[in-house]
Amino acid sequence: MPEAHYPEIRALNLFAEMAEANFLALLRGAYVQNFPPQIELIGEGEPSDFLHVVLSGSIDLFSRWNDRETSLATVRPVSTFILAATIKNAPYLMSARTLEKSRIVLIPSKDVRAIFDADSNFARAIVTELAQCYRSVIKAQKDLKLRTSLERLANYLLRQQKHTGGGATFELDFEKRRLASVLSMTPENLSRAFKGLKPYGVTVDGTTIAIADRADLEHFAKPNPLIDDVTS
Amino acid sequence: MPEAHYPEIRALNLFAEMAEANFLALLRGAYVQNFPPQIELIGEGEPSDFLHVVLSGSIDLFSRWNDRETSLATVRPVSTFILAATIKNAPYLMSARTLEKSRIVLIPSKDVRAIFDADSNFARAIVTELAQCYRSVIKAQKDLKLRTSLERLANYLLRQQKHTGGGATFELDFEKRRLASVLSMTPENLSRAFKGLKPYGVTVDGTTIAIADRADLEHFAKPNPLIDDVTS
DNA sequence: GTCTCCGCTTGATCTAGATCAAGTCTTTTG
DNA sequence: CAAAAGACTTGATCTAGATCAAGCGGAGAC
Repeated sequence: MPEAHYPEIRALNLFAEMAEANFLALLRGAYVQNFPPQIELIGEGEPSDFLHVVLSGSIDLFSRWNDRETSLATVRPVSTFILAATIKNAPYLMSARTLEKSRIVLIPSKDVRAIFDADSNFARAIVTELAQCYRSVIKAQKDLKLRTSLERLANYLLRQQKHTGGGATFELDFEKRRLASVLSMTPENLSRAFKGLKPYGVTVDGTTIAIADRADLEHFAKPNPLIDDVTS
Repeated sequence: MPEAHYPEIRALNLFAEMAEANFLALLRGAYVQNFPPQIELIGEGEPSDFLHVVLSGSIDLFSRWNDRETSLATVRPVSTFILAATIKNAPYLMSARTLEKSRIVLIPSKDVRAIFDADSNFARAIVTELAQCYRSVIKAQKDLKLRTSLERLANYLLRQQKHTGGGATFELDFEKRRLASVLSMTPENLSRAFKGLKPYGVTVDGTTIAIADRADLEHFAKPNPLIDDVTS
């Protein structure tokens, strides 16, 4: 793979502290690939041959069962996905598809496991990353089990506002139909849910959201750091 | 703590491969405590001062938000809980309470982190354990987002039957009200759901379940290893 | 430009599941 | 033993959200 990508991969927490020699060894077996939109990169149940790193574009992690389908997460640059399957050498639990044109680094899983054994800084970083992933899913689980769909949307909007810098107006970073799936609701209901937040000062114009008074919306949404804080 | 407990703790995957000296150092700062039923051991949001190991009894991990409450998991002997919070030195995301009289080992989190740094076998075991935990929650998430409550109950029964040895008749290991919460439904609905499974050969007598024809129930439940396999 | 497709909205209905309200049965307690 | 509490069940009702069925409107194709 082109060395031009090395710095941005190296900058990831996962790779930042490992020995240079090990980093180079890891990337020696890796390669970069460009994918068009809507390509299924990974199917759940397949063996986990590669650790993936998204350099550009975005990836939808989803799952199917009995003709139903749900989005579980979205991966944006620059970050890795399916680390747990790689480490455990177990089948993928989720499928992955590109949402747009995306550039992906594929690192052979066996190399990751080998260097994990050899580099304790890398091992430590993996532990931190996995713990982080685990906690994120627990938060998602709480969001889903404790809140109604209207509350989930309200809190999503508050998180997204914060994430985009806190301005009164901001953009959704999802297609609405996928946001619906992420929030575990139908597109129709999402549409109605936006209307349901109007009394709390939320207005929608395409993918642009305006929040008139954050405090007002918070009063309804009751955001909680143990569910809504992305870090920690 | 009494050395009598050492072997059963040592037998856990998490501690099996670490150096003896480190194992002893870890337990030197640990202590065992007995708790009566219904004691809240941990409140979400508190700092994670101890890694917990359940020696006997059982523990409910749950969460509260806005006057609602949900069970997220049950911990049974012998295993650990809240490893991720310990490792990240971050607040607990879940509360924990004893369901019955329970004996718990408390290992100071700072010791766990120190020995994690010093013992690469221990580090590796932690990674495996965290990856396992992560994958379990993903499975739970899929169960919740892709299935109806009746399907969740049917698959739970199939898992439980397998877990107890596969006999046509077996015991629930939950109080029904808590099973309801774990399956994200109300006790009333659980009661009705059991009736709803009668056409598939499920009969209930107290906490004793009988499955007349496993194939018949499977035909309805459509169990999937990527959701229902406890290991892998 | 017009046409077509597709994502989104809106309204009308339907359904799974929640809630409310008794009642039964078992277990605990005095 | 009787009383009381608590778990579970059952029925009646209510509600959030899903589904079905049109429309609307913007973006790309020709």
